[in-house]
Amino acid sequence: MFALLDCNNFYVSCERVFRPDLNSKPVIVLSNNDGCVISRSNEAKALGIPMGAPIFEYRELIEKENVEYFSANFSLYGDFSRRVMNTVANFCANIEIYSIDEVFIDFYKQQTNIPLDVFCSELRETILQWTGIPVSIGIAPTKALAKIANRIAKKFPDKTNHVYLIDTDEKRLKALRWIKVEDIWGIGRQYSRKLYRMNINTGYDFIQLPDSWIHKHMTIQGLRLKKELTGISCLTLDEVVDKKNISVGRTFEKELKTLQELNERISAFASKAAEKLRKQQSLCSSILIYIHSNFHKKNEVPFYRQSYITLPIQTASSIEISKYAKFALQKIYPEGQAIKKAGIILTNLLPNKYINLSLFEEFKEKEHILMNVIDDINKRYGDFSIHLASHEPSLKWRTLQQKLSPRYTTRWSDILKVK
DNA sequence: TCTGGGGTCCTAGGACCC
DNA sequence: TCTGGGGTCCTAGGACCC
Repeated sequence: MFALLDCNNFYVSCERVFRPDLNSKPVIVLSNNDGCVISRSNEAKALGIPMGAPIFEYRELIEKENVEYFSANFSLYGDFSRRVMNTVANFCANIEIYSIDEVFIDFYKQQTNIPLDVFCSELRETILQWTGIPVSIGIAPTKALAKIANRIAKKFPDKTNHVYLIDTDEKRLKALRWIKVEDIWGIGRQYSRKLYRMNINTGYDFIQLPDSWIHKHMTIQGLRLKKELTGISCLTLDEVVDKKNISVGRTFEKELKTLQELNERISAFASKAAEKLRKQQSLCSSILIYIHSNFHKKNEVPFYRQSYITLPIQTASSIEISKYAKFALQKIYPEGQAIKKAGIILTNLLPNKYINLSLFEEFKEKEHILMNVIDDINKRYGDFSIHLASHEPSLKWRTLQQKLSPRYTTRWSDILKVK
């Protein structure tokens, strides 16, 4: 059996750990630049605030209903995520961390001496006690069914107590008749629209479709999904997988109109991306830089360009990557063009043990050591404590975060004081 | 005025090679 | 009329996820 454990309203729950007074109040967390809603408490959902909603459209409602809001505090959430995952790992041998707030557990390889749903209920209590984060757990023969079981656990907390087990065909079919196609893992907006048009409304309807139709219209992935829903497992647990791409990009707080300003940002993105790359002990062989205008402006022609560069030698050096990133940028940026978002994507990654020495360049051992030192310092003293001179991170372009909660768990000065 | 960020997989089509 | 065949690699684009 597989289980999917998922933190309830994760970012909001993290904020609530330190603000228990907010426990039954509507709370939301906002994206970078306080742009849109990325996490909602149940009370906020009940008020009709959708996921991803631009904040300015709901300002009135927020004030009227006294909705509490926070700027995203990702270092806090990352820290809580680690704590939750570590707790799970304490009791379960085979886990796949699927996202910041979700983890799959493989119970095919692990025998428990009590029934699985009891085991998972106890796990839930322990996580709540150790971290303060409430979770829901779905258990089923396949990953896709565990996703559905999880949804049921979350949807009917009174009946399920946040844990639901699908262990018979009867329960499986009942769940499939209940779930709408758009809520199935792997069926998004485009596919569900197509399915509804054919009067395919539930998971049960979906598995009645012929394989050939599914393959033709939804690729091999759709076919795998059908198998998973019939109870045949074809998605396995991926315990640790290196990222295949690493990207860093941001929407800016205002439009930028000079190469100089863009250079600073791109250079900082490149350093940050290179740092992520070194963390997973990889090298990259090519980079892609993209820039675009504000797509929400209706009266302007959208501007979008990208530049792809194959590096002469695989590297994880901030200095090298930053250098080529700026070169790529200067090739595509027309001075004066207003840019609202830009970013870098590192691609064609490979583990650094396979370093490929070019005939013309020697491996820069000194630079390698320098990068390690930079990573250590930044880890200890915070991002960009030390950085390349080309991206002076002055206050003027720190993102807007008007309501940032303290970094309770990752910064000494922000630790709660007990009086 | 104000609209997030970081990923994955699959397919089709073109370039290139023997 | 008739124009080789098969493989790989790369890229763009479209779908999806959290």
